[in-house]
Amino acid sequence: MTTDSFELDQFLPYRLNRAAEFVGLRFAAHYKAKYGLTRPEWRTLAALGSSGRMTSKAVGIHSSMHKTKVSRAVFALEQRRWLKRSQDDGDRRLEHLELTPAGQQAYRELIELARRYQAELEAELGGSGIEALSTGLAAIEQVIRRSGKGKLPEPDDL
Amino acid sequence: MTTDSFELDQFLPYRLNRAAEFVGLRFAAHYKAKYGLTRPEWRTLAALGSSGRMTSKAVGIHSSMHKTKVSRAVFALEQRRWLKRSQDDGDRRLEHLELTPAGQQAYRELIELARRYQAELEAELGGSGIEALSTGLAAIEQVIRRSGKGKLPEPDDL
DNA sequence: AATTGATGGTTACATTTGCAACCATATCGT
DNA sequence: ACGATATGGTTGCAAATGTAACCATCAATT
Repeated sequence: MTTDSFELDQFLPYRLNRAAEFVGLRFAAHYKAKYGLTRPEWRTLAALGSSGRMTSKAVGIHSSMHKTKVSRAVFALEQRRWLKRSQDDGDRRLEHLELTPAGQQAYRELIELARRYQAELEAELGGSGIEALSTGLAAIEQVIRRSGKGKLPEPDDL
Repeated sequence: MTTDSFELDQFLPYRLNRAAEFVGLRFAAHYKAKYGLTRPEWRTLAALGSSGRMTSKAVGIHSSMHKTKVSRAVFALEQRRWLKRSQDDGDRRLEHLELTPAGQQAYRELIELARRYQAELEAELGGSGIEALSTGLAAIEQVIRRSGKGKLPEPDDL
């Protein structure tokens, strides 16, 4: 029969969103200021940089982005000459993406930024905070995996 | 000199964002389907429902939303006759917001939904997962508080 | 009381997003 | 071999968001 009390700032979805926004925007400010990158672009770069040549779909899976976001990010990075596409010989529907040397260079700089930011964060949160956070996130990640990939509000695919 | 390795899925901002999106969208699906509410509207409702009469600015602070989001959410809720505004006698710039009986009713139903969802989440994550997550989030919340309110990418106010 | 500056709130405009429809190619069932 | 269905990817359009400018009122200074 549920009393009347409810506090937004004890509600997990709210807390998570708030924390993610804070941490995410603060990081985004760095690379946005320095390279004019959007978040989908940064993620695409990170995916390609760390795992090498792959298709758009694979980028989406690797970085949890919808295909349209990936599509537009790929286009932007291509304009910038940071990645190039190449057709698959066997299956002409798909194209493989790969960073150009300039893209790889940018990637290296970006992950350096990312590492520094993560270190800064770890300093701010303290060892126990980081550890707790990571454990908690791991629990959610497991739920995501269980619930069939992370696909939920997407009527299409991932 | 920093080796070359970098994995997106070990990067905290990414992990947080992913988790927040998953948890948040799954909850949003509930109230969106049932009431056609947007997230800013739900937050506004929650703020007013739990803390009673307050101004738009207070809603923004209470629920971490920019003034424009609040403004539009308030407008939408007003259309729906879930809240009413009233002018302050002393200071004619500000208006006080209050839920109508219909709004309060909706609020009660919504927080019931929220409670059920949080319970579901706790079941999925397990006691230790929840505890870790909460501790980790608390650490971030403290950093947010320290960094002057949470204001960071906002050139305006909150 | 007139000027200056802050504050609560709204609005116009550009950018970003999500969704659905779409195109081209590939695969499956018959 | 042929139609149905699926898949990788792009695009058009509507809705959501961020930013800055704005309006009205209030407060402080002179």
